Amino acid sequence: MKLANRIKELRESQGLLQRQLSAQLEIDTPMFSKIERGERRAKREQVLKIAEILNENKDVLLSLWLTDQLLDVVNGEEQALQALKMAEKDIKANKK
Amino acid sequence: MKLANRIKELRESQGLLQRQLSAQLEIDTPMFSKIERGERRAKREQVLKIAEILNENKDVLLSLWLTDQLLDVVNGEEQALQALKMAEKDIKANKK
DNA sequence: TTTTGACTTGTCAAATATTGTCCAATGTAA
DNA sequence: TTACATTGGACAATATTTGACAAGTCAAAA
Repeated sequence: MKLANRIKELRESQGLLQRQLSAQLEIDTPMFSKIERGERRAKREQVLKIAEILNENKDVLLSLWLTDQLLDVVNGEEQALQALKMAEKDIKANKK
Repeated sequence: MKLANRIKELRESQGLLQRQLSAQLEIDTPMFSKIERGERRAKREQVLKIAEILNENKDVLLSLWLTDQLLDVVNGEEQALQALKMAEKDIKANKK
């Protein structure tokens, strides 16, 4: 599930308009529309605000947001899987 | 292993000077020095060229390069591991 | 100890990428 | 039609990245 899709789901399930979310995020509706369709990426700070407004767990949305970015980085690269695994290993090693 | 470190290893093992690599990459030595210390990021195209010059497998260097970027994305994020795993899943699912 | 050559540091400008605004278009329901 | 929600596209404002340049450190040779 992409962040964009989850945002749309949450917004619609709560009967909110793009216009209302946009206002709270202090961007205009076209911009929000683009974020909701994944055409533009939300900023970290906006993800947090969206989580608040839509009563969703911040960690959940942040994970989706990070995942989108990770996929962007490796998008179309032959070595995608390998790089992801190496990154994982690195994180695990340095977590201690 | 960071791309930067691997580049330095390869370069030194072959007795090449930064000046020589810089010339081939068409950047100046300070720039190359920064890349080699990981202070600046190489561009994809530069990674390929470096692989050629230093007789290293392109896939190997590209993997290191991608990994560096992945780590940058999740750096300092609580949800790093989870996001990496979700990205992995997504890639596996869409590979078929 | 001066000089030379390899490498590094810091600052700034150019190039690129991202984020946002605006206006116009499309869709949809009353 | 009219009104309102959403989308598309062009452009402006910002932010980030990339690179050039000048000056610095360091080590070894002279």
